[in-house]
Amino acid sequence: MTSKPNVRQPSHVACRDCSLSSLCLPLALSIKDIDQLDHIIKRGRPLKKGEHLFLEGDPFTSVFAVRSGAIKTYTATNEGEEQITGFYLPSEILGLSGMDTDTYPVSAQAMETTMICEIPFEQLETLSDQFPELRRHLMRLMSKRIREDQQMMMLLSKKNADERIATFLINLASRFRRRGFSSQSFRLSMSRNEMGNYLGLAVETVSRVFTRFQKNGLISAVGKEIEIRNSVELCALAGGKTLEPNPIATSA
Amino acid sequence: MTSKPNVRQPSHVACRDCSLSSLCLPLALSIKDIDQLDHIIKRGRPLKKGEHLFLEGDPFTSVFAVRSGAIKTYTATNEGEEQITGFYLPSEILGLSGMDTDTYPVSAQAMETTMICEIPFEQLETLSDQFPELRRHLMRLMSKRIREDQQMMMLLSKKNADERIATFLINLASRFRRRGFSSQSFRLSMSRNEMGNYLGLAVETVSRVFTRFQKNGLISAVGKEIEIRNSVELCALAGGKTLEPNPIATSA
DNA sequence: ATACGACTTTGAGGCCTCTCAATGACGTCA
DNA sequence: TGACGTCATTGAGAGGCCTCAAAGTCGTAT
Repeated sequence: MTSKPNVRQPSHVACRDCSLSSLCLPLALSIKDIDQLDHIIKRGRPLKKGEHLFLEGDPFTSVFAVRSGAIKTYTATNEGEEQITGFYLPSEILGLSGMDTDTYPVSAQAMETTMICEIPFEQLETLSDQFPELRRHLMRLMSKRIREDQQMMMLLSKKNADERIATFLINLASRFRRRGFSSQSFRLSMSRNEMGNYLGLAVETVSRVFTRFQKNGLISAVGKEIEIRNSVELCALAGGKTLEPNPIATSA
Repeated sequence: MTSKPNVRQPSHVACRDCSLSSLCLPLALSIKDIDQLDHIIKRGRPLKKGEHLFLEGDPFTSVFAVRSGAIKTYTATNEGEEQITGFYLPSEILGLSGMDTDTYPVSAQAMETTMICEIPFEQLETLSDQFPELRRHLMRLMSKRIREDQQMMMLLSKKNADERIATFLINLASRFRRRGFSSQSFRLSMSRNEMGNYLGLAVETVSRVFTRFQKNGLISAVGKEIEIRNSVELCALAGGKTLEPNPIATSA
């Protein structure tokens, strides 16, 4: 409701000055229109590891863009266990799946210290009325998410443990690369347990696959630090497409 | 491109006269606005079993509503096998996942004789500019689809064969009920093979689960005819929610 | 009506991944 | 810096589902 004046603190970079603007929502707007988006964005304090952005069942009010750090979304299974539904890196948008309900269907939690841009949905809709391009971008984001979820369903129903983890690593790598980071070596923000949870595998299986991948020279892993040593092989395992062509990113 | 005059043939029922209007796109429009939607809708000849509505890679031009019959969407895995991504019943909308690409990411094929309403997307977008409510409805459809896909991911990563099939049957039942049909007994439009493909199970497993369910008095199945004999148990297996509360439907 | 093909069912055996268990490494905080 | 808790690794065993194979059923077309 309150569109906070645009306080320029280190943590409060304006959209036009944000290094992620070409990946994030502003990409749908012209330079001069970006400021309008900028004014409705709320930039809260950084979330510490483990803090929640919203909880499953909270009233749906906003969508969020990750500015730095990493967020996971999860929901509770019938048995009360946690089921992770997505990982979100800087420039990626989350919260859109709550749009047709009054409440968020998942919880969102910081996996490390994380800065967030909050976009109140009501105002985003108003802005969408002015800028058809923004509206189309939002729909494209959701459409892309649907396709990505279907890729994920394919992974879960057809791929074995090796292929799942290869796919996961390649996907992460291209998302890092898209943000201008190395796709060869990066740091996982999630634990083996979280990775397994997301991929439908037991922790022990994840660990065993990592060990095997290292023995075969596909990757090198020291704790959460990952280095891809044979991207060709890894991509082949992941199922076809190489790391080279224009990378994939995730949103919504 | 051509908005065909509204020919009243048996197969060309106007939206306002369509029994599905309260479930389909028109639900976002007032009575008098429905006619505008009606005029952009193209109603082709019925598709025969096995005919394709569109193929993976075809240029994205329209979204589609199923009027009668049933459609499956599928994509090819890396090994060239078919992976079914969804089943669509009357009043349900498909094709939205192609929105952010130039081409459909899946193929759509009739599982039986099927009547389709085609909505050219460009004109739907124009109409969306006039009717914010229609626009919001489209976004809600996509948002709902995202949530449903996440349910599916949960099914694939956490549920065993019995639970998957129970979930699938309960889901189908509530979709039938929503359309005013019996949720106790209905006819499957898909083969055991297609069901298994969709659920990430081998045909033989599907068959064995069906046999077991019948032995336990959960269902009775003669070919594709299904009768749910113990919905309480079946719902429990599916994971909690009963069949009674307001049912779930699928779209996009 | 009959024959063919597609679909379904049932059985046997094997493999992949899970579960349980214990040890080892890491990171954090007093 | 040391101790604790969390996370990661490794091993052994079991179980669920897949694969392969064959027989049975259904639907359809000639």
